[in-house]
This record gives sequence, C-alpha cells and structure tokens, in this order.
Amino acid sequence: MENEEKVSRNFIEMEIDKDLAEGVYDTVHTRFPPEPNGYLHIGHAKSILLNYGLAKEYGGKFNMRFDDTNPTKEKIEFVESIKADIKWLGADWEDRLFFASDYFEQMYEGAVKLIKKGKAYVSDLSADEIREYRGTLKEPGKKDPYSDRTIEENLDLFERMKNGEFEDGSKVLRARIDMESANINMRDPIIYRVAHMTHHNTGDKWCIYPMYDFAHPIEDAIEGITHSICTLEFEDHRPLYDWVVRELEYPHPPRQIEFAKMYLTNVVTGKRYIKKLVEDGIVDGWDDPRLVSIAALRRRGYTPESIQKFVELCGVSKANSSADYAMLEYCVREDLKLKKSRVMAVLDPIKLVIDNYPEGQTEMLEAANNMENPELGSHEVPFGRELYIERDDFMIEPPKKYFRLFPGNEVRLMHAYFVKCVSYETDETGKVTVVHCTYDPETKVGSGFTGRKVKGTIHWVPAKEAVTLEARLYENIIDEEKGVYNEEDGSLNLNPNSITVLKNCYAEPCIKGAKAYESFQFVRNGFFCVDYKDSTEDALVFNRIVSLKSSFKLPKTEN
RNA sequence: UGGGCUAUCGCCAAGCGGUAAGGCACAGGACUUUGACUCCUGCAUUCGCUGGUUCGAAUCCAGUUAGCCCAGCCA
Repeated sequence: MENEEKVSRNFIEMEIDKDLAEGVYDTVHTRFPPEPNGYLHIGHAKSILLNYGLAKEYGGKFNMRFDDTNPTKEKIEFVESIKADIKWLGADWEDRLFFASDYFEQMYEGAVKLIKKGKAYVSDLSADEIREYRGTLKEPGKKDPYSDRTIEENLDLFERMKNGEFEDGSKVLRARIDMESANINMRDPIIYRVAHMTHHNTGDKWCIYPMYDFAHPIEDAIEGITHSICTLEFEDHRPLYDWVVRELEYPHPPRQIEFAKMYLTNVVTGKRYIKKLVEDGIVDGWDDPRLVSIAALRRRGYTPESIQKFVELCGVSKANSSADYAMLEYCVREDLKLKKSRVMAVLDPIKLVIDNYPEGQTEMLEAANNMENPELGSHEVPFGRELYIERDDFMIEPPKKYFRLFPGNEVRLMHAYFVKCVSYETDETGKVTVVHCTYDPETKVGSGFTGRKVKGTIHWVPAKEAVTLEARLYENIIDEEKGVYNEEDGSLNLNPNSITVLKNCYAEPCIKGAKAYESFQFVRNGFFCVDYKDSTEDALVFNRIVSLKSSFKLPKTEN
C-alpha cells in the first residue's frame, strides 16, 4: 500500500501543498483532539488516520490531545480507552500527548488580554436572556446591555469569576465581535462560563472554563499546529477561530480545514441508539461486535491495517456520504487472506459416513494453513470414517449448477479424498441425519491423481476429534431491517432474534498441542474468523465467529 | 437578515477549459484442493436542472432545484 503511487491528491493535501508553496507554513503539524466523553468509532478512525497520515506524509508531527474543557461531560476512563484505540489503529503521537486543561492558565491570560484590548466583556445576562439577545437565524441580535462596562470593571469581574465569587450561570465572558453578524457564532460568543465542578485533570483549581470556540484555537496555536483538521459542522466557526488567533496575536496562527464525516450505510452509529441498545441489553456493551466502535471492530477480528485500508479507500471530500459496509468487509478480507492461517469449521453439522473406510481407523492428513501463502506452514488433521460436513453442502434434490454433494455426485473433501454420495438417512420429519459416501483412496491430496475431476470441494471436521465451540454468528445492527428508531419518543424497536444467532460450531482440532489458537478460515465463499480461547485456560470462553461476507448464494435457477 | 457548505454510476471518489480515472458492489467467462482467491470482460455519449460565454464546459458566468450544518453557559 505504501509503495503505491497516489493517483490524485485530496483537497486537504492540495491546500497544504499550497500553504507550503506559498511559505505560509514550512512544516505540517496536525492533531486529533477528542473530548473524553465516550468511545471512539469508525468515524473517528477516519479523522485519526487522516490527521496522522498527513503528518507522516509531509514529514511533520502528529499530536494527541484531549479536548477536556467541559468537566460536566468528561470522564477519565474514556481517556484510557481512547488512547488504546488510537494506538491500536497505528497512529503514533510519540511523546506528544496533551490535555487542553493543561493550558487553562494560558487561556485565562488570553481572555485577560482580550479584555484589555476591549475585545471581551463580562455579561450578567441569564442563559435565557443571552439566547433572546442573540436574535434568530433570520434576525440580527441586540446589543448586550452589559457590553459597555469599562475595561477595569471587566478585568475585576473576570478575576472575581475566576476566584469563585459568582454562582454558576450568573456571569459569562463574551467576545465583543458583532451582534448583527449573519453568522450566529460571531454574535458576541461566550468564551468563558462559570462552573463549580471538579475537573478530572485540574481538580478544583478552576471554577471557570473556556468554551470550545475560544479554547480550541489556543490549544492549536500553543502546540504549533499548522493545519487544524475537523469536520464540516465547524465550518461556520472558522471565522471565530481566525478571530481568536488574530486577536491573541499568535505569530504563526494555525489554519482550520474541514472535511465531511463518513458514515456507514445502514449501520447504527448514533450515540443515542448505542446507548439504548446497551441499556436494553440487546448488545453486550460499547464493544459488542455488532457495533462499529473501534473496540467492537477489534473484538470482531478487524485489523488496524484493514481499517487503514478502508479509510484510504473512502477518500476525503466535503460531500456528505456513507460508505457501503461491503467496502469495510472487502478491506478485512483483503488484509487477512494472505496473513492468517485457516482451519476448517462446520457451523451447521450433518454427519457424513464413509462406508468403505475401515472402522476405527484414523489417519493424519496434512492441511496447508493457507493455500496461497506456503510460509504459514501446515498442520495435521485427523481423518476417519465419520465426519461432519456443512448441512447445506448436501442436497437431496439439487438445483442446476449445484456442485456439492447429492446422491450419486462426487466431490473433494478438502485436504483429503474424493467422496461419492451413495445414500442418506432422514428422521421422521424428513430432515437429513446422515449422508453415506464411499471414498476413493487413489484420490488423496498430493497423490498426483488426475484420473477425473470434481466440480466441488467441501470442508469437513472429524466427528470424534472435532472441537466444539459455542459460536455466535453476528450480523450488523442496521437501521431499517433489524430495528426502527422513533425520533419522536426515542423508542427503538429491535428484534433481537434477528440479530444474534447462536449456533454450535464444530472446528477442526489443533493437533500440535496449542490450547488456544487464533485461526481464520474460509468457509466456502464466506470468510469467517475465529478467535478462540480455550475455557480451560480462562474462566471465560470468548468465541467469535464473524461472517465477513454474505453466505453462499445459490445460482438463479428455474426451480 | 439569514449565513455557510455540498451535488460526477447502486456506494465512495478522481477531475481544476481540451472532449468522464480508480475502488466497492453487480453481471458474464476462465482457472481452481474452499462456487473463495486470482485472471479476463461488461458496467455514466454524460457530470442536480436551465440558460449563457467559448472552436471546445463536469470544469467559467447567471439563474434554479435538492440535501446537510448553525440560534448550548456542548464539542
């Protein structure tokens, strides 16, 4: 991937190229500034990898910064999960881990500077009054009655705000810009509020906290950020961002560039939805494999590389869009297919008896771990008279172009022999219980047999030695088909049964002793990954089987 | 007194005045120890719409339509 030549540059790269060419900046320094108020999801991955990738591409630096300016929403536990997720994704901030709260002193000084310049004032208006004075989208705002206070008075009041003399909500510091601006963000925005609250980082040192619009440009400027890349909804805030860095007279002011968030088609991403799903016990938690949080994707078997690939594939633009989930799946398949060993597993077993194979006999067959990558070696699989095969690998009356097992047909058992179906047994309901075959010893894999060919190859597990896993087949929780969220009353109707299917999964045993193994395998054209921990080693059994591609589809036929 | 942004194939997305890249998905075919993978092949006479400028427009201009964002002492 790294060596591939980039066909075209995205619009952000073009802007950066221009800045560099014009000498606006002589380096590139980016950052990822999450507020520690929740878990990261696939959407954040785009921002993280974009910022990190840009820094790397231009030989610049990438900072990690927690934008923790609002203690009412933030929790320290999120800090750790966010750090872990970003590390896992591969974005390296080296030694540059920062907290916006580390800059509270400088922000305070910045506010004082604004007051001294006559660019900020303390207002006693209530929250409701401020909203009223702000006007509406179509009507201009009105002058704040407190905006004429003298600089001395404002300085005194602001200091007393800092000293805790005022109640929460009783006073705010406002930037003096333009109450009549068409851009509401410029109508004397509040830049400091009083909040007597313990901050996770600064404790009780402060009882006034800066607002995002004031704090963010300062954070960027202090860290020497050149390109402050954020999402589209902050576009309207850019004039204010520029106003702050200009009025505070930073010598090399950073520049904000916005891009569109990327969503996944039909996938539940909203925090409200997730919260509801967790609260109702429909999912295990924020890292439930059916969700698209970073932790969930990791638990599900996605690799950092696959997510990097996905972000790269999606590109960056300013158009609102949502990528097909199929694209994400394509990225894991692509990443995993040469990297991981595969074992056979049967999800819905049906017994296969090889009538002409000696009873009680077992032979060890060599199975390549990855047919496309010999470097991964091989392992041995016990083969015997009785096996399990996948239920839908057998049909009594096959449709046209069905190449697998049916009475009279011969197929290859992967890594083993050709078998020909001679008969089958059913129970009283007509359900097939046993399939009888005969095998041809000459057709053993590696024997060089070329006498005849078969159209199908099926996987299997030895009936006696197979390991049984309790596996979950996860499907994504998607918007319409699996659940309906009612915006009005906040209700979410989901059919849990349609989401999680619990099945026994019989997996081929790992002969070479290992108790716990990680294995990935194709199951026909599906791509399942198993990450299995033996229960004897851990109190808990973590079984995950994830279908990364929709199951096999029968060809279109008349019947 | 509203402002900002966006519109190119089912989904992403290049394109920046010289005659529509690429990927995903999909559909055929070849190959095959997984109907996978791989490999071929097909998939926008057209760029939201309407005019205009030009030898030439997805690209420039005017108008129009649709979608997203903004009235937190959230970020």
